[in-house]
Amino acid sequence: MSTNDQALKQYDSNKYRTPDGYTSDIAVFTIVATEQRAYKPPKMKLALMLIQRAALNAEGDPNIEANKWALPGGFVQESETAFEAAKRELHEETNIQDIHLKHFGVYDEPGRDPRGWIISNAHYAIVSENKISMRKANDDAAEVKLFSMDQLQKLSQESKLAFDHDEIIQAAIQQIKADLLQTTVAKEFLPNTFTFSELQAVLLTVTDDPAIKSNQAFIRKIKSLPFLEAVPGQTTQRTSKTPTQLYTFVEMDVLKPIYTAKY
Amino acid sequence: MSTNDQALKQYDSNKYRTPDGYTSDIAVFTIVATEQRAYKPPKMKLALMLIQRAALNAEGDPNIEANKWALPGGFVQESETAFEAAKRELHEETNIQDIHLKHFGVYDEPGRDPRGWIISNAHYAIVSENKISMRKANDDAAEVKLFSMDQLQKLSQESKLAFDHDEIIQAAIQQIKADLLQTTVAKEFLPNTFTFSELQAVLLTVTDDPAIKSNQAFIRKIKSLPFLEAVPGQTTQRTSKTPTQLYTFVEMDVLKPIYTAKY
DNA sequence: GTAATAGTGTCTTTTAGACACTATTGT
DNA sequence: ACAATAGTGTCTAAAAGACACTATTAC
Repeated sequence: MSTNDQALKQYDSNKYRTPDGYTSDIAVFTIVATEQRAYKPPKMKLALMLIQRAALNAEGDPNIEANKWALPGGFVQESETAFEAAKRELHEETNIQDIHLKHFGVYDEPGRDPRGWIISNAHYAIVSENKISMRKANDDAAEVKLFSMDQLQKLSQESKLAFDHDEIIQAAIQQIKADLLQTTVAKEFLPNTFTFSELQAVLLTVTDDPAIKSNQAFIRKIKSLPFLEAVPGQTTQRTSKTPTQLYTFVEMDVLKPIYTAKY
Repeated sequence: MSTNDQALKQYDSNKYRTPDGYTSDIAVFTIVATEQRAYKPPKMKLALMLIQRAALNAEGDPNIEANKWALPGGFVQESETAFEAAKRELHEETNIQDIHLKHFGVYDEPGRDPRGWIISNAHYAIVSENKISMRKANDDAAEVKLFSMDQLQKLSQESKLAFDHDEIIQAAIQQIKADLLQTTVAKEFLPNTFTFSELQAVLLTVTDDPAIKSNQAFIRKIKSLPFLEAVPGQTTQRTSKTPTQLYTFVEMDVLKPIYTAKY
């Protein structure tokens, strides 16, 4: 028996108080086209999917935080990571699969969940709108609904958000806003190839930077960005009557120091 | 009795398999001055503090992962968050207090810890060199030592890092490098007021960007950055014989979109 | 005076911002 | 032809990059 094995024998997890639960929650973001007409550049809005907690749980007993709106999520199993659990639960609860998922925080404030010492791993997901419409609600989830940022503020003010999900949602919004502007995740909201105005519409959901708002400025800037590439000869007419150049994201690490950028 | 209270009564945490442990680990970074002479601008190097696991534990039994190098850390108590635990443990294990701490990841891969289902919250801390020299080792920590990035690579290759700390350390390095360049955390490595060459030395530990490397470029750029401010009339001679302007960080959110920065 | 570091003058090149303009095409 | 979107020409201002230069001070 190795010394490491001997050491292992000595270890007893009962010596320590352990958590009562280990969960994953997912802030599912989508961008809904608020205006989608032929030959028109899209106008978009960021939205978050929430689930309304049922009045009764699967056993027919009163549910915790009944009727409030919550992030989809659930308990992590011993055989998986919180990240994997998030994927699985999203699939189980809303039938959504193959989406971009990112862990962005841990919520473990004592007392955050009335059921005990329950730790939540917060993730955000990016899902295209059509996938969400294919969703299904399960026993525990009375209803699935998309909320705009404005609507979320109202839910928050009226205390209609379950547990500490208000706080988690605020952090998720901050995180996705920063990521949309500082990384290339915008691609997760877009088809493989896209026009400048489609990318622009995505970015405008989280910023009002004049350099992004201005068509001429943005159309020129896009050509000098190393992580974007025009697809030669590829055009589309889905945003305008004039055939429009399609672009695609180039896989690369992007990190721009604040000390060298222009302000 | 409210319906919520009734629901609570139904909940039984024993229905679910729960983790065997909930821990916090801390990657303690410091910047060591590799050249510190009078009237000279400093030269700096990033270093990480690790603890060598003792051969025997407090009870005199063989220790798990004995003699390997590990991040300081330990079990989170029910009455605290992982973040608070990280602060407490850093203090207990190394006597370090009042430092910048940031949560950057969760490690919960099944089997990552031979003792069972143990979840680790990874944090990084920024500590000035003099605080680390005031450290003390406790029973469980045979030795505390600073490692340069090169030395860490060697430790990794020779499998001298405990548990999955190799992976955590790599992520911590990536994280702090990005944060040093994209946020104003560099201030945590510096005194309240500092010269351009001191800030420059900190940044050069993680980048070789010519705009930062060049004295003239950097000294000019620094004046136009909204999050840096010259302290009027304040100078020092600690980096040169000529009295040098002192700067300070201005508290503000900094977020530069990659779509508007110059490349 | 010398050596070393901080900082400026100035020129050139590149980029950004603004405005007017042209190009394309379904209706 | 018109309306609407994509995209260019061009001018100006600002910023970046490069190089030579000046300023300060301990020794």
